[in-house]
Amino acid sequence: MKDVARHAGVSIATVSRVLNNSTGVRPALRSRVLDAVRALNYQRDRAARSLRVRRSQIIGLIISDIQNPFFTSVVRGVEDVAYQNGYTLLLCNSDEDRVKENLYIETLLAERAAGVLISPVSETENLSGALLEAGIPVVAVDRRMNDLQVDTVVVDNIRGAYMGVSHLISLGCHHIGYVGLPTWTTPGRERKEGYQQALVEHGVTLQERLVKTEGFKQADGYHMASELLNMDRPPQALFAANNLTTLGALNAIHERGLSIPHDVAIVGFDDMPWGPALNPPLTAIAQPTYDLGYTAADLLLRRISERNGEITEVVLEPQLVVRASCGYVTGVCGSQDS
Amino acid sequence: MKDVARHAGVSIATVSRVLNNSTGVRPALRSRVLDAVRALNYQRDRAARSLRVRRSQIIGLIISDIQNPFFTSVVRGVEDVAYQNGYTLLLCNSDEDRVKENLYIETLLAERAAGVLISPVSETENLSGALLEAGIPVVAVDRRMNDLQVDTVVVDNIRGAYMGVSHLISLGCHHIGYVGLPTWTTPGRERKEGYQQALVEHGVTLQERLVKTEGFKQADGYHMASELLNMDRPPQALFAANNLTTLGALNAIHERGLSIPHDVAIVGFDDMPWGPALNPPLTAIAQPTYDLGYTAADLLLRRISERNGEITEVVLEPQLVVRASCGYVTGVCGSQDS
DNA sequence: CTGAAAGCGCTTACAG
DNA sequence: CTGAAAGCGCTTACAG
Repeated sequence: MKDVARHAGVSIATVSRVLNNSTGVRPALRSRVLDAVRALNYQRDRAARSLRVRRSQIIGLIISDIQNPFFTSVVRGVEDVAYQNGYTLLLCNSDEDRVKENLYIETLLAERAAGVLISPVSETENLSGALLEAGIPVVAVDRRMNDLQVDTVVVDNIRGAYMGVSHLISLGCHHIGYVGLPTWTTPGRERKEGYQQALVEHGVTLQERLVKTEGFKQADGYHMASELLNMDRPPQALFAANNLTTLGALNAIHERGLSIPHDVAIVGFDDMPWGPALNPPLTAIAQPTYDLGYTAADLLLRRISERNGEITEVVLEPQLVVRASCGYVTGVCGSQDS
Repeated sequence: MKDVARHAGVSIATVSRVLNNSTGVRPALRSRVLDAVRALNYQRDRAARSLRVRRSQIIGLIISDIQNPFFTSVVRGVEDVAYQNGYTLLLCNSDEDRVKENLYIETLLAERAAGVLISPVSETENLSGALLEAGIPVVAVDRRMNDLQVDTVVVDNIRGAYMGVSHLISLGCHHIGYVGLPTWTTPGRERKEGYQQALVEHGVTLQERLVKTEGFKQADGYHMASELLNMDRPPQALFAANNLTTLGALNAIHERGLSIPHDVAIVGFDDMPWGPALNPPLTAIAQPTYDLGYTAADLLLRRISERNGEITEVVLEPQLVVRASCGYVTGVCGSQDS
C-alpha cells in the first residue's frame, strides 16, 4: 500500500479511500491511484483490514454433513451469493456433533466472521448466542433454533411428508413404515409430524412400531428398513425421510429380493439426480435446495448491512414428484391388501 | 489479551508465549495464564495473529464442482485433517471457470492462506505460481498441473478406465461408446487414454466417432449418450467417465426404453451410494475419494511445516466393482452381436 | 525467565 | 479534498 501511495504520489490514506470507494477523492487522484494499483498488481491485505475494521469478509457455513448431497446443493446456493458480493466461505462440517459445532463457532468468532449460516445439530443449545453477542449476524438454514431470535429459512417439512404419505394412502396403502430422522432436529421433528398427520387425517391408525427415527445416514436407513421389513406383518410401503435413508431402505429392500412397488412401495424425501435412474423410478418429495442456500445467504447479507430489520422466517415449499416406486403406474402399492 | 495479562498479573508477551506453547515460561506463570484464559473465556484474535505472523490458519480448497459427490467426499477427507490440526477450510468452487479460479487464488493470497489444495480447471495456466512465489504451499489433487512443481495426489485414471473397458471386452462387447470428460483435465485425458489402451490391447479397432468428451455434468452425459445411441449402429456398451455423466447416460438409455445390459451395457467411473440401488446394479470403477482428500491435506501440512522436502506424487489405485449393468450376471453385453 | 517496545498493513477520526 | 497519526490485537527480537 505504501508502494502504491508512492507510485501514485499520494498518501496511504488516499489509497485506502479509493480502495474503499469513499466519496470525496478528486477524480484525478483516484485514477492515479487506480493506475498504480494495476501497475503494481496490488492486492489489499485482508487480515490487516479485518483487524482494523474488526470484521472479516468471511462467512461461516456450519452444516452437519458435507457428504449429504442435500447440503451440497445448499452450499452451492450460498457460494453463489457470497462470491458475487466479495465474501468468502469458511466451510464447517459439524458432523452432527455438538462439540465440533461449538468449536467451529468459536473459530468463527476468532476469525471475526462477517456472518454465519448454520444448520444446527440440534434445535436447542449451541453457542450461536455468543456470535450474536459479538455482533455477528446468524441465520438458521434448514434447521431451526429454539432459543434464539434469528432469521431462518426452512422448507415446509410437515407439508412435504404429508403429501408423500397421503399419496401412498390414496393408492391404497394403509400400513406405512416411517424410515426417519432423529427428532431433535427440525426436519426430523416435522417430517414425522407430517407422516402422522397424513395417517390421522385419512383415518388410518397410527402404529408406533412402524415409526423409526434413528439417523440421517444410509446405514441408518438400511437398519431401520430392515427392522420394518422383518416384522411379522411388514409395511406395504416405506416413507423415507431423506435421500440417504432412502438409499439405505432401498438396500434393505433389494437384499430381500423384494420388488418395488409390488412387494413394497417407497417414497423418499429429497429428489436426487439418481431418482429417475432407479428402476422403477423413485417417487420423491423435491426440496428447493439451491434456493434454501441462496435465500439464506441473501438474508444474511441483508442483515449484515442492516442490523435491525425485522426478523424474518421464510418457508419454502417442497413438491411431490410422482414416478413409479409408489405404485402409481401399476396401481399396486404393496402386495398385502391390494 | 490485555485483560488476560492483567488477570494473571503478567505481561501480554508472556500471555502470548504460553498461548504459543513457547518454551521457557515458568510453570507457575504458565498455569496462572491458563487459568486467566479460562476464567475470561479468552479466544485469541485470528486476524491479528495472521497479520503479525504473516500467515493465517486458513487452508484454501479450490475445486471445480461442489455439487459433484466425488469432490464432496474429497472435501470430507481434507476437512478431517484440517480440523484435527487447527486449520480451517476456505471453500472455493471454481465451477470449471478459469476466471473464477484465478479470482479465488487472489483472494487466498490476500487472506494469506497457510496453504492451498487445488483441483485445477485445466492442466495448464493458472495463478498458482503466484501462491508459490508468495511462499504459500500448493498441492494438486485429482488433477495435475503441467508447469508447476508441486506435490500432487491423483488416482490411476488410465488403469481405472482400462479395467472397466477391458471387462466389457471380456464379456464380448467390442463396440463400446465412451461418454467422457474434456481432455484439458487430467481425468479427462487419462481416462480416454485408458479406454483407447484397452481397445488396442485387445485388438479392437478404435473408432473416433464412438468417443465423446464433451463435459463433466449429467446433462453432458445425457447429450453424449444420446448421440451415441442415435447412431445407425449404436454401441453395445457405454463406458461413462464419471458419476454425473453416468447418470446422464442412464437417462438417455431409459428414455429410449432400452434394457440394461441386454440392449446396452454400461460401466461407470465412480462408485456411488446409489450404484447398488439401480436395477440392474451398476458395475463401476471405485475411486478412493476420501483418501485422495486426506492424503493431499496431509501432504500440504507436511509441506507447510517443512518447505523443502522432496516433491512427491502419490497415485492411488481405483478398483473395479463388478455388479450387473455390464452384463456379467446374464452373460449378455449388448444385443447386437451376442 | 520476563517485560517494554516495535511493527505487521490497514482505516478513519482529526486537523488543515 | 488530503495527509499525519493513532490504533486494531497480536508476536518476537532485544534488553535485562
